[in-house]
Amino acid sequence: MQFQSLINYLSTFISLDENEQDILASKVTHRTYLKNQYMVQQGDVCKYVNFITSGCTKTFYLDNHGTEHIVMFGIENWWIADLGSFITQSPADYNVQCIETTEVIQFTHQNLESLYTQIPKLERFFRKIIERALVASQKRIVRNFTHSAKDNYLIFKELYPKIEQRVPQYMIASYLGITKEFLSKIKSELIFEK
Amino acid sequence: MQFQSLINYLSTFISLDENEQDILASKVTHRTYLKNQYMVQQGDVCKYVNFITSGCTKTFYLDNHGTEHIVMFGIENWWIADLGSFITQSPADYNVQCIETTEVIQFTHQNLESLYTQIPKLERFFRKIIERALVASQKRIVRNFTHSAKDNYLIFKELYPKIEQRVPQYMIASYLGITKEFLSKIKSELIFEK
DNA sequence: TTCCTTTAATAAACTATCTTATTTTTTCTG
DNA sequence: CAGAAAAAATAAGATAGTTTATTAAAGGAA
Repeated sequence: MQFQSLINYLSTFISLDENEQDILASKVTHRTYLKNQYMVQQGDVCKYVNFITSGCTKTFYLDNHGTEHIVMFGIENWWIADLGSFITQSPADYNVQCIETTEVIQFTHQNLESLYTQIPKLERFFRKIIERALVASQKRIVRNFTHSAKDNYLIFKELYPKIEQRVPQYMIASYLGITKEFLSKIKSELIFEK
Repeated sequence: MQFQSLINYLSTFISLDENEQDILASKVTHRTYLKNQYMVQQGDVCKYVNFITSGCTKTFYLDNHGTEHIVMFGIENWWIADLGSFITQSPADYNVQCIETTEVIQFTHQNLESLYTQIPKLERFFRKIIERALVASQKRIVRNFTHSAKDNYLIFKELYPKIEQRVPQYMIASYLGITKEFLSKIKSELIFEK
C-alpha cells in the first residue's frame, strides 16, 4: 500500500507510534498523475507538498523565450512542490510535470501546519530535510561555477545514476544549464576518450 | 547592546516573552572578529551559527587551483555558517572570512538543539528561515542559467544594493561566477550604454 | 606627503558553449 | 509492422566569457 512507503521512508529518520501514524494518515490524500500531466503550473498556487511513491517528475521554469529550465527532478521518496509558492500560498514560479505516471501522497498547507503542531517530531523532520536540501542547493551553485560542462555532466551521473536512465537526454542538458547539442558533443567526446 | 539587535530582528517574526528572552540570552555568546579574520575554515568543523549584528563576511569555496568562489555574503541581520558542516558537525567545505570587523551572536550546535526543545517557536522560526533560504538558492540557480552575466550583475545590484557598495568588485565577480576582468568590461559597457 | 599594496581598467588572443541547420536513430501510435 | 513523431547526433559558424599581460587608479601605512 502506498501510505506504507511513506511510513517506511519516515522510519529511517523518526519513529512514529501507531497513534501518530493514524493522525498522519488522516491528514494526507493520495493521487495518481498520468504521464505528461502537470502537478503544479506556473502562475497557480502550489496547493500540495507531494511525496512521490512511484514515478518521476521534472520541476522547470519557463523563460520569456519559452525555453524550459529544469530546476530538479523527482523520483521515489522525494518531496516535490514549488516550495516558494507553497509556503506563501502565492502563484508558483515553476511547473512540475510528470515524466512518468506518478503516484504521490499529498499534504495541504493547512494539514501540514496542523501536523507540525500535533506531532512536533514531524516539524523537526521537515526542518532537517530542508536543511539538507539547502546544503545541496548551495553545493550545486558552487559546482556549476567551478566545473566545466563535461565535469558537471559526469558529476550528475555519479550523483543521480537512477535519474540519468529514466529521463531524456535533452532534459539532463536543461538541468545542467547547457544545450542538448552541446551535451551530445560532450557524450561523444567521452566515448572517444575511453 | 548587541543582544538587543537579535531580539529586534526576531520580533519581526516571532514574539518572545521575558522568560524566553532570558533563556535565549543564556544560550548565546558574543564575539568580535577583526577584518580578514576567519570565522570558519574549510576543513574545520563549523562550531557556530552566527547572527551578524555588524560587519560583513564572505563565504567562499577554494578550488583545486586555489581560486576562491564566493557562495554568499553576509551583513547585518544575516545568519552565517557552513550549514552542512554545522548540522552534521563534520569538516567544512567553505571558508567564512570577515571583509570588515564583524560582531556576531553565536549559537553552538548543542545550545541550538536545547533551544529548539525549550522554545519550540524558535525551531519553527528556523524552519521558516531555512525554507526561504532554500527558495532563494533555487532561484539563484535558475537565474544563473537563464540570464547573461550582464543581466546577472544588474539583478545582483538590485537585489543587494547595500552589499555592492561594501565589497570589492572582484568579489562580486566571484559571486556571479565570472572573472573580474569580464565584470570590468560589463561595467564599462553599461556606462557607455547610458 | 610618499611609497607600497590592493583594486580596477583595458585589450588581444583564445576557448567553451550556443545557434542554426541537417541527418540519423529511437520511440510511439495505429 | 508501417509511418509519424520525438529524441539524439553531427557539424559549421557565431558569441559570451576566459586568459594573460600591461597600465592606471585608489587606499593604507609610515
